[in-house]
Amino acid sequence: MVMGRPRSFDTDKALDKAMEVFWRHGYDGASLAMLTKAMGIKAPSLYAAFGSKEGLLKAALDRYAQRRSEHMRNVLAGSTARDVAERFLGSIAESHTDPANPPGCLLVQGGLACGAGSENIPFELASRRAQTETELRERFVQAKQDGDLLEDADPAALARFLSTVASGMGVLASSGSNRDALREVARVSLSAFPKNGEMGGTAL
Amino acid sequence: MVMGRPRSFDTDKALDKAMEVFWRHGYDGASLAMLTKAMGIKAPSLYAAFGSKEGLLKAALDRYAQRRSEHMRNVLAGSTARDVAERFLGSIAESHTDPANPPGCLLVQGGLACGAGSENIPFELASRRAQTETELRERFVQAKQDGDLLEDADPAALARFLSTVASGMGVLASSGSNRDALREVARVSLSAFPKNGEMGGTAL
DNA sequence: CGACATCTGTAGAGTTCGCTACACATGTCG
DNA sequence: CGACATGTGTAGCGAACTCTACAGATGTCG
Repeated sequence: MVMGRPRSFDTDKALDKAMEVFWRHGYDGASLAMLTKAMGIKAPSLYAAFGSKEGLLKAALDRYAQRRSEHMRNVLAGSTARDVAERFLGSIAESHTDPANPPGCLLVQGGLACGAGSENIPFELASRRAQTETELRERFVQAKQDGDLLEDADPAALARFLSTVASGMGVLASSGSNRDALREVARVSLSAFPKNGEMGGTAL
Repeated sequence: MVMGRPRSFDTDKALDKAMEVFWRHGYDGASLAMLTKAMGIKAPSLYAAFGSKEGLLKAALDRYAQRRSEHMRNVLAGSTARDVAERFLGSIAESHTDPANPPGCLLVQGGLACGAGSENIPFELASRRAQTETELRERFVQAKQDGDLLEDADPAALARFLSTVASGMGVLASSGSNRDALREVARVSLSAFPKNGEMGGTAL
């Protein structure tokens, strides 16, 4: 089989650049001119590789998920439910204020509301956010079986709470809040979380 | 002084329609075609009344703030800090899932990240969100003086926490979560809040 | 009523949007 | 090397974008 001319750019590096543009400007705010300039390629190459602007976003989201999955592996490896919660909010505070990336979370500011013709973008982002919530919930179900989460705790509610706080921290970070502010929110949030082996928190 | 031809539309009603479009589609996603259609006026009337698309958004934000200020008055009238927190998150759960409006919060999905030429929109929204946080903080400072908030509680941290949760609930609602889901988040969040007269929560 | 001030609708200017046809460059094959 | 398959850049398509010039409509004044 004949191969043809090989691609002259690195797909993953180009995706990283595209991700940053979507991250900083949102889906609607990211124009193809911005994207092609940042990626260092011309429009036809972009369309050959990713199909469309929406296809490019999805590819960038896949890469984003891939990055975050490493963080989540470490988060979920926490020894107790509370430890998981601490790791989770801590990692959010760090990652959402990492100077290597635009502030905030691509899955939040990438596009909560979009214009005509992009109606499914918000759903796409929402389903990716839901993924994290699911991982937390399943970990908490496990924690309950392990006995490090109180009998009457609600894994689904706790996971949703943490996921919601993470989204809120994304909003905060996107408007310039610094890392300490996010850490403070994380700290307060954790006091809503049942402490292991004591009744001080709430069991819901 | 000669008055000239009077305006043929109601400014406030037109703003309500514009608000809904910005709410549902975000600043970048809301086109003038959408806006003029929803408002029932033509572009020149819009520009004569509001100056520009950005001016229209700011006017809509003013109107939004005006609406919410009534809710906030009731929230801040809570008898204790915890009562205020309960009222606040409760009102967020209601308003963000009010079928009379698009789901979520205009100040969140209106534009966390915008395109070239709209860079100041996110700041505009952020400063409006900060307003709510300030009101909560001042109320909690008062609560501390009144003695219904523990001595070592941190009004700023609590206000920021609540504001962050509210933003997160906006993200949740914008992607279709129902009222019960938001109420659940509110309930869990409140367990991070110091209970009046007991040590069960955390005082930070 | 006539002069004037302001609003309204038509129509479009000027730009940018996402996207693509096409000629050419650059690789792998026999 | 020549045939072929695929990527690249130029150049531009049609549509949508924000915004406005202008003529006519509609009100308040003397």
